[in-house]
Amino acid sequence: MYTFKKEERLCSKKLLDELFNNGSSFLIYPFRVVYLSEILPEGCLAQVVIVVPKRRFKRAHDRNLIKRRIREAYRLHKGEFLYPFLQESKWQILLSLQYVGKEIAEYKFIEKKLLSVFKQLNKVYAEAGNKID
RNA sequence: UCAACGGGUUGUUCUAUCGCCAUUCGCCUGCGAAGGGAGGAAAGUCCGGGCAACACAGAGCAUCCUGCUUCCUAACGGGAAGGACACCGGCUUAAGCCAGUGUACGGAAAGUGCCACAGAAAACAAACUACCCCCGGAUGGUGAAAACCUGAAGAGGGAAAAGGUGAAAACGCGAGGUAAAAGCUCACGGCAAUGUAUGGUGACAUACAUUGCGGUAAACCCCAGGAGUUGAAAGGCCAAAUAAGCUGAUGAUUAAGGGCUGCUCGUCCUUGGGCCGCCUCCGGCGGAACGCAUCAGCGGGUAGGUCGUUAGAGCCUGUCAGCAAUGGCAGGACCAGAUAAAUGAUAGAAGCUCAGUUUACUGAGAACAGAACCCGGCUUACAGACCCGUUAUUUUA
RNA sequence: CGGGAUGUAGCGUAGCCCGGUAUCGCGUCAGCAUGGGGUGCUGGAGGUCGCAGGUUCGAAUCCUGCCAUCCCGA
Repeated sequence: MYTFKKEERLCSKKLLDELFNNGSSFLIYPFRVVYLSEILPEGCLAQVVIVVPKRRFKRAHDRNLIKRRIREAYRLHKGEFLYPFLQESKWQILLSLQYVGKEIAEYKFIEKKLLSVFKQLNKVYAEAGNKID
């Protein structure tokens, strides 16, 4: 279950445009999260893109480090905190995790904050689900 | 021995769990196994190539780049060896010799420009102070007088030798020369150009002769050599798409219905016609428009796959040639290939550095930094370890 | 990945080609004017010219190498 294959990454340019034009967003430091509901291929609950801006981190090596830490945290915890409620409510979502911190954060810190991002998404979609019902 | 500086080499290792990327194999269509997965700078994009598309008779102009010599190289603005100059050090009584570092190092005797302030003057011209010559004769002195001596201001000319200045003052210094002067002449010396001789592949060196003497060409410029343009978003193939509409050009001449046919095109038959001009006017001829086809532009659609693309001017080992850069020969291995972009995370152990306790533990740290078509350089960043060189100190001989 | 431009007082700029004095406006400070403030007038302060080398007697300007910011190319 701890996988991170190509189907789980957001690569299509069209979907990306749609996400950033029409998606909703919230901020949990150090993440800016943009999300949008969309019909995706079978067996795929969420597609995610991880963004670390070049403007804040000049060196490619630093950007790589942050992206790897975020990706690892996402990979280890999505099965436990993200997928169950999506399966229940039959939503499929596009997700963008933008890193807006100014310094290179430790893995532990990123892990903690990512969990609260998942919690917030849970809350948002629980409310939306109720409205549809 | 311990510091500082410079250069070179290296750039922690292993295990477990969970993941990512491509390759090969197996079962047969998403799983398993195997072995592999960032750098010396992958960086800056400063040069040079390969490769690709387009352009191209030949020559010149403009623009840009390079600039001691020989060699290396696919090529270079790179490298090696050497020459010249400058700086610094050592030895020597000295001449000089040796070692190191640096140099955009063609031409200032083709021409033009510039050299602030200061200074007489920044290289033409002119002439401030002082100097000299020729006029000039104020004033003063001697004397009884004639006269003699003194010679200021001023006018004309000579000179660039002396002078404060300045980064730099007409090559330096001595002698002759002259009214005073001037490489004007001479001796010695410095730098440069040309010629001859000798040595060297050559830059150049040495000797002799002649000629010349401010700097600046990273000022314009002159000389010699070189440069076609655009870059993998190059380019090839496949799939999908190129609809409707608008504008322009060209071509044929039509429109409607029916037959042949599974459909389209095409062909045959029947019927019918508006506008303008001309003529021999119930008719005929010509033209434009509508409509049709093709092409181009706008608009609209698509924005995926695959090749290029990783076996190479490459790497490792040995050997030969060469002062060296480098090259030849022989043997060996196959060593990242992503594309919104893999190469990771966590835990533990060993080794290294630092700190604290103390002789074995605890805590902290481990640089610069991430391939994107591929090579050769250059430049810049870099903790620690090791090696080499220079300088200084101390000790011993 | 490939091109290009710009860094000058707190802010916005001129000067750079063709080297010697760093300019202007806003702001700021002091004075005058006003009962006081604004407006106005007068005067002043404030600069590693992005950084480091080189050429030159002398560099914001010329040359070389870095750093930062911005803009293009589907």
